[in-house]
Amino acid sequence: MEMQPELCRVEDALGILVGKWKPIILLILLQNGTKRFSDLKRSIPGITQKMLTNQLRELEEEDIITRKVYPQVPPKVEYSITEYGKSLEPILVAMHEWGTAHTLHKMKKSQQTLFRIE
Amino acid sequence: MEMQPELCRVEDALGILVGKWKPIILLILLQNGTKRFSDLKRSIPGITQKMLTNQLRELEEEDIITRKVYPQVPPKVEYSITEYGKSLEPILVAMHEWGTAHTLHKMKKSQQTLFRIE
DNA sequence: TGGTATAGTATACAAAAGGATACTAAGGGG
DNA sequence: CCCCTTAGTATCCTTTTGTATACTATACCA
Repeated sequence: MEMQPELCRVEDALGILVGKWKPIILLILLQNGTKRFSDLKRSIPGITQKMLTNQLRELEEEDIITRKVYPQVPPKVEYSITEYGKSLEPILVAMHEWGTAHTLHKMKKSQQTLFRIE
Repeated sequence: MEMQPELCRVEDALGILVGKWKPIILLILLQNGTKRFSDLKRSIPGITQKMLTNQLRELEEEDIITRKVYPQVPPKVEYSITEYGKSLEPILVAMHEWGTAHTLHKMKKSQQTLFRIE
């Protein structure tokens, strides 16, 4: 496994995953396969239309998701994860696992702080 | 493995890894264990002192690295990866592996583009 | 006729991240 | 006496990211 800095391809994945709402969008699409724009919006409290559109467009640019428009009124647009997008799952899982352990680490730290203050 | 959006801890790892120079700093320290400030600077072409200091401080904040000052003139400061920091390696490896495959994906895309243009 | 729903766009703004450059202390070498 | 080195700060600026708010078209429903 070549991970010398010169050959480092870590940024490729990072570049795709970075964005305030991208991980959660990907998790939802990984679990459901396909979701409408409005479903995503309802599933992600706090996101604005603009940001949802923006993050979806960026993921589409990278071939991580696809966008299917149904010519109806009112409009219907479905977003789906691609096979290629599914290949990101191991990374998201690794991050999730790490994050779960990290929660414990942070708890220990703040307890230490509490002890010191008392 | 719980990865429902509500329980998502992906952001924890992402928050630590995000930063233009953090992955490369971590890769260097994962390979060497310990490096001086100036060694890091020399190993990372294009980084400014300000950004190196900044990224190191943020990693230190998160207990991913430690900073050891030797009271000498000229100064000597060593940065080392912590045990906790080493736990990020699987994520970096997963990203690196994905990135390596991603390179092929991008090559295919641009070839398609070339064919279409011709 | 007015309200609802969908999937956006347009505009303006605020905040965060990153970059360029100059400056510092304090000992050693010429 | 001046310059070199190290590990930074300080200041200012630009770019990127994210937020808030208002606006659009068009069919359906009451």
